[in-house]
Amino acid sequence: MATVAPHDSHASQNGELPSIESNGNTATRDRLLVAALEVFAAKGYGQASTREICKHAGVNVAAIHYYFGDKATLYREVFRIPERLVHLPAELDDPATALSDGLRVWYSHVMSFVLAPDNGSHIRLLFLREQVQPSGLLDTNRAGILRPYHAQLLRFLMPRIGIDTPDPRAHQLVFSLVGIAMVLFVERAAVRILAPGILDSEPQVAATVEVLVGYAQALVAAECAHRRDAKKTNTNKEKS
Amino acid sequence: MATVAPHDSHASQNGELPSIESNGNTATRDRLLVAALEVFAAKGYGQASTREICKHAGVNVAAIHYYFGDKATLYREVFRIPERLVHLPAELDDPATALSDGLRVWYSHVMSFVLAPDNGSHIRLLFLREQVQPSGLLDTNRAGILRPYHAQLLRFLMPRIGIDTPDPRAHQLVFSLVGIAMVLFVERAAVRILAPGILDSEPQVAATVEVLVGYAQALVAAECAHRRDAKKTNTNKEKS
DNA sequence: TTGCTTGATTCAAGCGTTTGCTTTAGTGTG
DNA sequence: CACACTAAAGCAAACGCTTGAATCAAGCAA
Repeated sequence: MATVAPHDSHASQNGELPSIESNGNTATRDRLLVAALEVFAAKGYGQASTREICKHAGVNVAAIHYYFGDKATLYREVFRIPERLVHLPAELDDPATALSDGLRVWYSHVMSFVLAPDNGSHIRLLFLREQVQPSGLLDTNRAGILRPYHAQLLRFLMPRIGIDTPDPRAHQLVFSLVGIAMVLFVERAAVRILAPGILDSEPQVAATVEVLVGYAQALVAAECAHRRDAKKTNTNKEKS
Repeated sequence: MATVAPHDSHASQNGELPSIESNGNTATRDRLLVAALEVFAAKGYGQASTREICKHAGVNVAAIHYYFGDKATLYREVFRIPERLVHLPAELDDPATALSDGLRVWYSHVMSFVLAPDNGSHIRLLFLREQVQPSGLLDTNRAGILRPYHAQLLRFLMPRIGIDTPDPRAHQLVFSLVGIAMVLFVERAAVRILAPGILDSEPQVAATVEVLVGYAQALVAAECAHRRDAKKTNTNKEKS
């Protein structure tokens, strides 16, 4: 009955990404993807209407059905955008990187998305939404853009706090390191009011990053100290 | 034309809260409020339908119009619930409270809402939603349940880090103290997967609180150290 | 060049459903 | 009767999605 449309002619058997130059009029498809990213980020899945997305993209409402099949598939496809865009800083995986340098690189990387409302910040907002209100449309293992950040930070820290397998405290340390930055995103409205002059310009963000690095070092040092004490106690116990 | 309905016969001239035993059938009104709290928390303002709220409350759809006028007013009224429920721990305002004790009280208070999906946790989720996606329906000065927490924590810390008026760094310290706890809420799905055994039972939460208290003390100490150094540098500069 | 075919893409219109809200009729109590 | 309240039906608008026709470029024979 219906013509074989692009959206299901994509060979999804192989795991590779549907190339951005797949088939069909990629200009329309891409404009739709970008528009969907922006509208989904601004309003969330449920509140974003297909009509608005199409109007924003300058295409007909039928284009969503034609290229993606339905709204849910378009949403899932939008979530695949970061697979092409997110690059984690490589310094963190270098064993020679000093603790403070690695932390500085990491926080600079994360906080760079505070300024400049480009695609990147839209993607972050989208993932944050998915945390607060899971749409149920995504594979759970893909949801959570913070997952790779967490994993990389954990890899970076483990040797530097003297362990080789993660334990609950190590995870909580990483969560705390993430948290002192994330709160500035989530509470950004409050930050703007209570502490203006923290995130409003490039040099301010740089200064904020330095504070974060200092705090992070304190957290890591506290964790190291705690582990030393625990070890000492254990050794004493074994002696007695 | 329309009967003078309860929703606009409430004396809103005086600033006092509309008593929960105002007029009309308070049972229906309250069940509507509680149901709205739960549905709004679960789905957000836009995705929550008035029909679902009424069905959940076991009342007719016309009841919303009768008691509140419309959906937006109901939403605003739901946001007034915490004014009757949120009690901040008083120990924090006692100058004699030790730093570690105050932090422990505060984190215990905050983390108590992680367990037990009662009204409290619904309220938190609701406010978190409003942070991520402001509905535009609330007065900006009321939005942000974290505001009083932030203010109280700031009051508690200022004398303990040796200042008497807040500055940007003090605010960022408070944000960081809030952040290491908030990340466990926002990223709770990730926490459950990556670090099971952190938030799943009462004793686990207690242990997590202890870790948070330790980290918080480290952050405060780092801030104090930084301020000492800065002061010393300033003094040296003045001498030269 | 010309006319024709074919497949891909876009378009306007409209389908059925759900939305927030209203209306009208009704119920029970003082 | 008067009043506070509830129930059921329905309205206009917006929703996701579908449809059939219009448009366009490419290929090809005459």
